[in-house]
Amino acid sequence: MRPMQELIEKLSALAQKALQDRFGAVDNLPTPRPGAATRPEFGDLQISSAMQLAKALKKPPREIAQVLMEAVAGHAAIAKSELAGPGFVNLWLSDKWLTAHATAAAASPRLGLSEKPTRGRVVIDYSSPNVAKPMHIAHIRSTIIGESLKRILRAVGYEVIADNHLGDWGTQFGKLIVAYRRWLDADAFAQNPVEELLRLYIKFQEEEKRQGGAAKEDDGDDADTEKVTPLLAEARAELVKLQQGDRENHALWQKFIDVSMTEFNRVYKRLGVSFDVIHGESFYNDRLASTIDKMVSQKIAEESRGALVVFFRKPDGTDEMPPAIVRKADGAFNYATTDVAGALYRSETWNPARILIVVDERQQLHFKQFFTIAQKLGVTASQEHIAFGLMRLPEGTISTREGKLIGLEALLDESERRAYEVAKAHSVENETNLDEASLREIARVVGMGAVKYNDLSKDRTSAVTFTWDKALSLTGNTAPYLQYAYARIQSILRKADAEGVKEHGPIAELTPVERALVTKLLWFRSAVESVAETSRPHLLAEYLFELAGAFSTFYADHPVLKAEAAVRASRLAITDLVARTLKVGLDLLGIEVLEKM
RNA sequence: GGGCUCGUAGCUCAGUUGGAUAGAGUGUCGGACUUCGAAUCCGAAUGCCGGGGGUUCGAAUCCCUCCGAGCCCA
Repeated sequence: MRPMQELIEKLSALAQKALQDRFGAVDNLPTPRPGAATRPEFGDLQISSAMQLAKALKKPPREIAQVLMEAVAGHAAIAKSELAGPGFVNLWLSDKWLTAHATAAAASPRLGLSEKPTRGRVVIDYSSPNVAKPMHIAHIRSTIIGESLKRILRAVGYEVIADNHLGDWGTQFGKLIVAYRRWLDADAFAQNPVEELLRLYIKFQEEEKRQGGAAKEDDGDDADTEKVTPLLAEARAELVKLQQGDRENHALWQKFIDVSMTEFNRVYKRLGVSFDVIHGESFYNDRLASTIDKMVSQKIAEESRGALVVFFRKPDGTDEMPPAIVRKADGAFNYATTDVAGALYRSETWNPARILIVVDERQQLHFKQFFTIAQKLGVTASQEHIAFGLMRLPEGTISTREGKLIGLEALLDESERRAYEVAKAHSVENETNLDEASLREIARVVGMGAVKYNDLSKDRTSAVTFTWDKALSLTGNTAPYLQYAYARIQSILRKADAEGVKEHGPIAELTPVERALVTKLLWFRSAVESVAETSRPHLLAEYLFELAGAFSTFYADHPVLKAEAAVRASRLAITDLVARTLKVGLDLLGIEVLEKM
């Protein structure tokens, strides 16, 4: 049920064999592989390998192209072939092949996606918000991209373990404990605990600044701060107590986690995001010492100026990248150590083929370092940092410390609000007169879809500047466009049902517009596979947008129900398949569809 | 100072890993609802692909260099 891929493999093998027969010894040359044609006038598939092979084979490219063309032209799927330009082979698929496979696809409930895992395990680490801070708009990227990758990898046959690597340990807890004891507003905490914790955190930073300190954002190295204020000293003392298992501090820390998880879970539920395990940083605390021991005994880490450091040296003695500190001079573990411990744990526990970590691009160096360390310690999984660009506000970088952020829930609320306004306007305009509950459901699905699709449709590693209008757009290349196509098809299918029209298929007698649509449908499985290989969900988003576009063109001038019986049956099968492809495809992006909108 | 990522239409972004004449959305301007849902469709205009050099049959894509942006590491 992967028609395009299977055909391409087949043609590729035929072409390779012809090369071997004609020119001999082509084993170490690239296999001539048909790809999607770059323009409609160049057919459906094209092979552009002849030019590349010309030099190695010492033959004119057109002569090679001729051989390739003759090799594949005889295949039943190929209706027409042509040799063009300097040595391109353009191929047209036969309508018979297209319709046969489309008809088969229409009868496949899962559209060729896997029922059960056959390709090994993958761990995906994503979302990973910090405890005691509200999730803000920047967290949505990791959460949404990770969730989509989870679904897509499962769909192509991996067993996926989704792991939320919560930021639940670190120096910020010393500060929070101090701030909590000094300045807690109990009513505010009861009302909205995480917001109150954020206020306390900001308050601490301000107070410290007032005392002349220069605290960093968080997560880390206060040891580098030049001036240690009394307040900071107090926070460090509380942190040490927490680390040593002090009962009261531990209880407070646990409380911070509990209230944070309540909020995170509320957001996850709204976004339709779920995890298999939630192993925060603290989960690895009791494995840090043994991880360090391994690094020392295997001579990976060495002492340097009191700290324990891993160097990354090339054979010629120069540094491949800066050294990583795994244990600081004061004995504290660096978070590289936590991550290495995590990699070891994941390896031992699940023996995954791949470990994907969805975190913004700032930590690229860090990941390169700890991947290398983990590999030296025996982690064989392919470790991949799925990096994405930082999200910024028009007025500058998002800053938790300065309270310069837009809460994720506020974003979701606003998206639903806007979707509601539009849905209501259309309900009046189209006289569908949907009731309040339906409008709210539409607003929810459209609102969440718009927000998610906004992130999933881009593959930029560069910074994203957040603006409300861009993030919450409802027209053009957006989720609502795809959802709308789906809803229109459902409307047709409902009507067909009401009129007692039952015949779906076979798909036959294609107009040019139908042919383009059907061809697009057959690329679905291939689009999903490309995301699994590259971890770039926008490839699927783009595919679905093109599919919906091809359908919208079809819809504009191809009557379905009013067509004569055979055409109607064919078109019903096509539209139904489009709808199911959109539904399954959107589900892989974590986006829902609606019967009416 | 060293390293990473990135400069494509007014704006937001694709560009199938080196292929043929540069592609969408948005915005602008025109057209299409007595016909399965107009959150739609059809058409028009818009580019020194940051600048320069190189590699080759062929470069937005690979290499060098400069300019500019964002981010890491001291």
